[in-house]
Amino acid sequence: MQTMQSHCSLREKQRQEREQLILKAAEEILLEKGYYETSMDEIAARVGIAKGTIYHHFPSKEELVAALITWNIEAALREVEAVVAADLTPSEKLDRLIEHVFTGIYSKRARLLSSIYNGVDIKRVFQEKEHGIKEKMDTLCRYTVEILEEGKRVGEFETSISTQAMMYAFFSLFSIRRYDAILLGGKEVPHRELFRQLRHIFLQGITRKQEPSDKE
Amino acid sequence: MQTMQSHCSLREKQRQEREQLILKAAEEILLEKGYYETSMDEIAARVGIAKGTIYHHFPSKEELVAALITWNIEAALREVEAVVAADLTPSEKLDRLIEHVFTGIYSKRARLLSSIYNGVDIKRVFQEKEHGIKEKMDTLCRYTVEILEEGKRVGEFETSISTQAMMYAFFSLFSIRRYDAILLGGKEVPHRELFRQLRHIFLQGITRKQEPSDKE
Amino acid sequence: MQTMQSHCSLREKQRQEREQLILKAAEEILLEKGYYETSMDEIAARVGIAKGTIYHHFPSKEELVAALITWNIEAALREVEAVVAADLTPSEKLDRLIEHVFTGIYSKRARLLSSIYNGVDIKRVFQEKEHGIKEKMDTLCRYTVEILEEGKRVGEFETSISTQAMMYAFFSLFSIRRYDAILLGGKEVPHRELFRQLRHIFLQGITRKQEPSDKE
Amino acid sequence: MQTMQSHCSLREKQRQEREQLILKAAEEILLEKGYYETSMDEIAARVGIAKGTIYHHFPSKEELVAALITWNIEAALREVEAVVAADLTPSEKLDRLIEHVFTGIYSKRARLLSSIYNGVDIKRVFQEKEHGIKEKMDTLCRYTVEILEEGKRVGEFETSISTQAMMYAFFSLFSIRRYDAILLGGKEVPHRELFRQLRHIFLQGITRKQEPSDKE
DNA sequence: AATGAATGAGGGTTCATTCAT
DNA sequence: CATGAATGAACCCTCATTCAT
Repeated sequence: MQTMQSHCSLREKQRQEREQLILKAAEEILLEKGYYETSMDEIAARVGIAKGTIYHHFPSKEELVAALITWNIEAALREVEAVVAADLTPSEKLDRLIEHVFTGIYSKRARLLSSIYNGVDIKRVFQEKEHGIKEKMDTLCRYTVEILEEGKRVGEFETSISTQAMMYAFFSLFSIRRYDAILLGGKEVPHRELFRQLRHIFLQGITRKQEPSDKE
Repeated sequence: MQTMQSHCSLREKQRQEREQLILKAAEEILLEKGYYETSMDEIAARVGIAKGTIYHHFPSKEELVAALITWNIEAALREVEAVVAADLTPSEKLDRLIEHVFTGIYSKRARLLSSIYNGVDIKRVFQEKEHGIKEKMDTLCRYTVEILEEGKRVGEFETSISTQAMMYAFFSLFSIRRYDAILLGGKEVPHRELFRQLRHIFLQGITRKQEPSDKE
Repeated sequence: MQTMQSHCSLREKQRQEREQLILKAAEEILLEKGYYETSMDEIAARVGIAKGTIYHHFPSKEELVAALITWNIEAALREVEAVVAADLTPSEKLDRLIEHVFTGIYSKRARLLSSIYNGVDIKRVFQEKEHGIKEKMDTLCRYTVEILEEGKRVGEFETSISTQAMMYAFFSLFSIRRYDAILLGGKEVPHRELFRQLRHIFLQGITRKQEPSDKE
Repeated sequence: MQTMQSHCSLREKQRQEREQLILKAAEEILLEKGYYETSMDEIAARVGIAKGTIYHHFPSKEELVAALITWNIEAALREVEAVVAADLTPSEKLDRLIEHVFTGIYSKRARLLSSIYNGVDIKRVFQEKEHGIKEKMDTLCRYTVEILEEGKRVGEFETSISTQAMMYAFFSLFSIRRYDAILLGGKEVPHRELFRQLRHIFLQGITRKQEPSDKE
């Protein structure tokens, strides 16, 4: 019985490993080339498997990408949840969120999402109920909203700025990489420092000015 | 001779008109569907001409899009130059720039650029010397840099924030529309008000804090 | 204007010729190999055109075959109508129908239909309203029913046999060729004579026996 | 030794049982969907075994189907032999044959054959010596020929109709089901009654008319 | 022997590009 | 020049067959 068990789980383990390899390769190529320039052939080639094999794991190119996105969003969600639950001020929470978004694996996620989000077919996948991508995205947004509104309550953020505008500004930070090539002409930049400053701009931008409010 | 001349320029005028029509149609569809979902057939159909005719004006789909981008950047460049040359404070200049970018025809341009910028082929076109897209983009950036550095000189903007970071934050505002569907769940927003607040966030984000006001 | 006209009709004529060539090639191969063994590549190759060209005339393989069937049914319908309208006894009408069905181009039609009718996808096409295949088939059946019932009225055919059974027996004659290879072991048979005898069997099979009609 | 023997025959028995299950499943699906719409995956799934296992029993899809056909023909042959050997008049024999063909399991066989007979690959299998399908089919035909010719000898059937034509008419009865959907527009029909009438048409069609009985 | 993941040839379809009219 | 039919490379996907476990 146990042998059977271990036999089965070996198979299952290999299967999942292979699936991860496919997702990884797909992610790489999608980041390099975008959805339409990525062919199933190339993904298969990069993994070193036959094209048909991909279809044992994902029923279509769209579903493969949907799985990739789902996987990334879920990971993001977990991390965001951790931040939200932590004992920190709203500013610190945002700070930490931005830090993760810009530095760690996050920026890749942001680019992935935004690089994929163009395709019309893919938008359809987004909206389709079954993947729950939209729902997860909504949850992710809700967490951010919570932080921002908490910040307004405790007087950290400007109440005269709508939460929506803050959200926009916040998420816009994620799409930046897109312009790198143009803005920087190719030369690499110390992201760490760049992100620090962007965070500063954003946080100061939404922070409540403590001026001598008595005057006002 | 003159007849010939006028004949030719009539021809030439018609030709250019047609070219404009093609560019206009291409722009519309590209904004709706993105690069890959836009087919030459559809562009031709929308203009009301034969597919082959497009190839009399543009040697390839890539070149057509490159022309479209060039045209948009040039227009942007002209407007930016006007702003730069105007007698305004750096803050006011940025303000006006943002206003144009978010409200007027600019936002369309931003979306166009960002919607197209995904494709690898297109990136290649960007880099190719002959279109001068990169050069114009550089010029456009330089103008912005000028404003920002002028702002630092005159004490309006934070000197501790690198101009590069400011640039990033500035251009990030252009990519926002992308997330509309997800962030807003479809409901329309008064863009005018939204943009006003975003501008506020950005400008306050980079504005020099008057703290050591005793000195000043 | 006339030049334009002739120009257009030339194009149109060529287009229709090409379409006929495609239909003809498709018909040949379908008869040889059946629906599934017939590839668009092969059809194109037989016509001597590129595969893509077929798709300028027919939006899909299914539609191509549907067009082929429609075309054949319509032709059959026209001929059947002529027979029905002729001044003949019901027996003679059936006779002529069978003669056409078995000898002329008809048998090819019968085989085509029956060779195609297997595919599940194709059945779907049959049922779809837009081609009107089912409707035409129904009309064709109705004509036959008319003849059979007229025959019963005038005392030529057995009233104790349901029209439906007669219809079955009638149409079954069309599917025969299918067994040729097996029944005949490959050797060719004088179809003319064979059909004459089959007609005899069928007609005698449904003919009213004149037996002691006085009693009845 | 005997243990070994019995061990082996147990194995062998299980093997044959499994083979029967595969054939049964294949038959079902083939009848539902036809040769090309039937996948090895689906057959395996219906049996509840792995796809590879099928290949331990049959070297290919073609061979599986060939085995199925062989099995059906052999069964038919046995039943036909019984009828031929029975003490009945030729008419009665035909009658019984038709009855079996239309009602019992036979009609399924007829449909199976005709549904499969389309594919080119399968035709090839038919012709290949090794399965002996053609030979058995020939034998089956020969039995029918015997009955028909016996009927002619004893004056039951028309001598002026070639045996071959009778054969055609006889076998054509088997392919009818094909047109059901079209001929009946979906409504179910009491097959028993339908078959009775078809048998009547056929038998009366080939029966010798007793008219000039005075001469004889 | 049984399994089922892997294979890869082959099919239908699309679409940027070409070219005869 | 304008036209739009023709082209054919490339794509996504299927499925009979193989083979390591």
